[in-house]
Amino acid sequence: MAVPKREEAATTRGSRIFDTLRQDLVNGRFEAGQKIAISSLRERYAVGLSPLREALNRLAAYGLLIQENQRGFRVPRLAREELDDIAEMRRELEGMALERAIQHGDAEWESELLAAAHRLKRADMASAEVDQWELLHARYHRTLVAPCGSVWLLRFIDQLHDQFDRYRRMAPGVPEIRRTLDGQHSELVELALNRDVKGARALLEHHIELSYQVALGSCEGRLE
Amino acid sequence: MAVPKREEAATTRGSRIFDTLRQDLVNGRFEAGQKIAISSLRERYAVGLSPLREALNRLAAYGLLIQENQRGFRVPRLAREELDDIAEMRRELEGMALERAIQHGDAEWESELLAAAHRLKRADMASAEVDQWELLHARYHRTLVAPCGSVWLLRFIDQLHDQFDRYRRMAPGVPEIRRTLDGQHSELVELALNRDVKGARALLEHHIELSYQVALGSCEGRLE
DNA sequence: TTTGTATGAAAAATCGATTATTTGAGCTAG
DNA sequence: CTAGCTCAAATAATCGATTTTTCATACAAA
Repeated sequence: MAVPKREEAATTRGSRIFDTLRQDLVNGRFEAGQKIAISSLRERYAVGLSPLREALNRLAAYGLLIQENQRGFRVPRLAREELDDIAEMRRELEGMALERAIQHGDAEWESELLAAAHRLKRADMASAEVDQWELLHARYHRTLVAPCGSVWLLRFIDQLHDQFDRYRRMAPGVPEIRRTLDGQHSELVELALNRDVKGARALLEHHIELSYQVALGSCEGRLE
Repeated sequence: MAVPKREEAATTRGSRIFDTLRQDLVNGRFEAGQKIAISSLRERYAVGLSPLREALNRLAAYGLLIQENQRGFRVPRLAREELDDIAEMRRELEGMALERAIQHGDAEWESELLAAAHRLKRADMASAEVDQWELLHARYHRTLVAPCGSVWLLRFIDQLHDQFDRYRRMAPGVPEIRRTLDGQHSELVELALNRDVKGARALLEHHIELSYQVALGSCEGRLE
């Protein structure tokens, strides 16, 4: 598998450092546009040069880093234009995937979806549990579209989620919008279980649009 | 840039070997399902271990290799189910991209598209020039959708093309279908220049469907 | 026979050191 | 001044060697 399943523990240093770096990049723990100083990462993560470089190469192919020959790696800049692109693609691809998921999803899917939504609702976004909430949130969205029947579509959606979250996670929380978004998670489950293909798709696209508004507002000033 | 532009010469060994391997993998010069013997590649391409491993890591993240922790790399198997998936995604994504390209493409695009189509028509598929034809074919299709306005969409389309070609290029040529497909290249240009959005999209989807038939027939017996 | 376990060769992953390239400070000529 | 040059320090890329893990085989016990 190109990108290791996030569930299974990565057993090589290269894979471990890949996962760690992916999370740190998505969480905005590196400044956008910043040059990656390989030797300082080496210290920071206490890892050798070879596995580190292999991980950086993977991240570049995945789109979370920019690789320039003889000039090492850089963190991609945040640009409003690109956020527009990412959000638009999410609407298209996740909308497509959700339609298919609703058509193909079986009873087992219904159960898992209910469970994922419930776990998400119970999780507290406050305090130091943000990472946990983010994990459950990502799982919920993946579960929603999982039975769409296309491995490649799911792969692209995952990739876009990581890109989108680079923007969203540095957004200041807007409690009112947050409540709306949380409500939509439950409504989506309901529509999906009722096999309301069009309604669910419309709501999901609206949900992404609203998240996009949050992501946009947050990054203002930082964008080029 | 995650995946180096194919136009610009790769200047590091890692990037050169990445490009070479990508082409060789797409051209089916490795048996599907085969395990990659790293040290034999080292000899075959006369390259050191570090740049080679970095290239393999990139190819795995790109989807042309499967990476298994502690077990090295394998060439992905060919499976009818996956070809179906890839072709279906190509239809959806390239169809979407073409609509947008026709809406946004300017006069310069029209010229480049005409040029790309002409070069392709003049190229001979016979003899040892197949590689050249494949290059022009890929360029034609990229030009067709280039002004769609979405970097991510283009990226996914490129990736799907490489995947699709793994199947198509080991197909035995079917001269009659080949002529039809070649004709469609010209027709597509005409429809695009006439800004016939729906017509062009329909033809492109038909074109992909026909290529899919070729790819399917060819791989029979080899598929699992 | 079957199942489990030891073992050594093969291969993957990693490390430490070397080589090649870029970058920027200081200098020079126009 | 400023554009261009030189050279040394910084950093990226690569190499050769070492460590770790897997895999196939042989052997032992049930």
